[in-house]
Amino acid sequence: MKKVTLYDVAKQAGVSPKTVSRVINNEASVSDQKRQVVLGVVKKLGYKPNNSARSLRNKRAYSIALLYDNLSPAYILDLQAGLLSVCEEAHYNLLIKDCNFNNKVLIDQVSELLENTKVDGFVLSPPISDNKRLIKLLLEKQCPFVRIAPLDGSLISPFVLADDCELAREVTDYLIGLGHERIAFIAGDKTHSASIERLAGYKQALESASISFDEKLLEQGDFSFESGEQCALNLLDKATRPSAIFASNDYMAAGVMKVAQKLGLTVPNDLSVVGFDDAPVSSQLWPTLTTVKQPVKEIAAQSATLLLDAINNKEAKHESVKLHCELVVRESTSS
Amino acid sequence: MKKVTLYDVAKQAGVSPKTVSRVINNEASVSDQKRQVVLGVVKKLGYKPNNSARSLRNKRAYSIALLYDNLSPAYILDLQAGLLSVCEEAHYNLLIKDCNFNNKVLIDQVSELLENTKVDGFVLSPPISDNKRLIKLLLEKQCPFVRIAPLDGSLISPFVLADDCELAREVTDYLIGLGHERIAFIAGDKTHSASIERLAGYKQALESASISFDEKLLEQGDFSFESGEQCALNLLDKATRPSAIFASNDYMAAGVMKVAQKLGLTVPNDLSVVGFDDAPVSSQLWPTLTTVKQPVKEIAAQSATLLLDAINNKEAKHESVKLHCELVVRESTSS
DNA sequence: TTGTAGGCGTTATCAC
DNA sequence: GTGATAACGCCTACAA
Repeated sequence: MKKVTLYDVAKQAGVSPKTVSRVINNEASVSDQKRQVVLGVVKKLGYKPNNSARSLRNKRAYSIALLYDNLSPAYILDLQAGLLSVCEEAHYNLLIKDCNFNNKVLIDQVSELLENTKVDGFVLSPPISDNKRLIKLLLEKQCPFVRIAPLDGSLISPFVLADDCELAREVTDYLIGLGHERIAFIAGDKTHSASIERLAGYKQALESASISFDEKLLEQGDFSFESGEQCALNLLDKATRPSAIFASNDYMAAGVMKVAQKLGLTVPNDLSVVGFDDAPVSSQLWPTLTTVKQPVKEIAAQSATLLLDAINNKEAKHESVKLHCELVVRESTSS
Repeated sequence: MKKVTLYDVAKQAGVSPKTVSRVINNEASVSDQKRQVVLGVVKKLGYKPNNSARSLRNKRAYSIALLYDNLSPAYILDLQAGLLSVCEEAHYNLLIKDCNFNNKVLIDQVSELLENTKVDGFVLSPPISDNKRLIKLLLEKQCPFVRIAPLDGSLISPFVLADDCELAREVTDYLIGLGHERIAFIAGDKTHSASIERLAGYKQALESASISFDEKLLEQGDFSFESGEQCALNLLDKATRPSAIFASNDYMAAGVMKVAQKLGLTVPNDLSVVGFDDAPVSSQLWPTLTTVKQPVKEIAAQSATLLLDAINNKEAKHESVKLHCELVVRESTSS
């Protein structure tokens, strides 16, 4: 099975290579008649443009890269799935860079990807979305990139986020609606915008309900299971313990559940617990966790779309997109 | 910042482009003296070979792809990490294909990757490691690939696996050592070799200990949490219930824990539970799960190494590599 | 609307 | 050991 080239198509179709090229790239100035002939031959010969040659000629890679450094595997895989759905459609490849281990060499690696034109653009997932050095580099090189859930909401690049604040408010309202008044909050890693937003939503709901914010009911975690345990210990050890704990993610909520059980508290009778993210663990615990489901795949798909737009139309204005989360009520909450 | 090419280096070094090329590619026939000069200039100018041009010329992509379709995000991310560690070293890119949703078009997509020389080889993770149509295609196209934990142990390609059978035996021995005699086993999805191997190890251990295998203590799951619940219900509902349940993975073990708790059984006092894989959930439950840790990153790294070998030396014999797992004793088991 | 010539950066061939 | 030349497959100038 020989490689079919533009020339083979041209010969068979009785036109010049350039005309074939024009047809392939959907350029305007080709007569409908020739276009049809060419398309026929393309199909017949099963012609596929050669990526390397295109890349070399156009200095484009037809690939984008996802940069991640996140403790939640399910979140990253959902991102990948969303990105892939768009990339496949557009015939782009998706490269990945796991920055968990080599943050120090991240800048070098990204430079290399760019200098060798191996990649046309980047998707930055939290917390890399706010990596100053990286962003500086990308802006300098004028390399298109999208940020997912950045802290910095300026339009230096397109970005996509979820309505964390609104949903945190909804969760808190829901708990208040169940009759809870002493609702504790476990904040997440401050380098993620989700942490800031979720805390803000919690506070807003309290205020709307005229419940004064109690500093003692706020604990600082870091999104890890262990930090959830520690914060829960701090909260539940007190004489006047909260009747509900809202953790900023499911891992920390799982930590809360563990501590509650160890202390002999029954969830949800003695303590209501809510998480965030709808991680696999939230339905693998007992009782199952009430949580919030982020539209991660859609976030990723939107990101890819915005990125490809930016790549293919450098003049395009940068947009931001906010997508809706959904409260998922399970068994860990009651009045 | 202009692109530095082979020609620039050649000019500065006072040699021909071909000589520079030889140095870059570590070919033999270059005098040490010129080699040093060239290397000096390469460094000074920060020359980096252009991937597209190389690809075009050599018909190689300098990329490999991971094909996955697996319910465990943490497992896939560990695979990615291991593959990336080797790829980065070798200056290869890692592409990914999520086959969860589009198994039907998998063959087409893989064909396209190959025909456009976008990829030089594939890593197949379970259960794709045994996808007959895919393997047929790859063999036909003579495209190098590695399989991770395949059912089919023939050397049609290199493959890498873990000593599942041995560790399942060790787990069972461990339970027997704790005094358990009625040890139930929940098998996993039969399309994964891990399921077969783990069951085999369980049976071997029983036999060694002269405990006769009881069909009623064997349940067929599919690696999902829900299947674990269902199997646990079947097992624990009986008058003569087992004193220990060994589930083939942690998700199913989590399902067992849930059912046990719902039935008012205390783990590990009334029931010992063991999982497999050391998934995140195993340390996020209470009590934490005794399980087996697979060296997933090493498995992936070995796979990448074998694949790159096969790519760069098509004559190389196919090897298989078996790596060791480790029993992780936590809180869910006792005598 | 269509075609020709040349080059993107690298490397294989084949002389020297 | 080293260097000129052509070619990989495509596309941008420029011409017609």
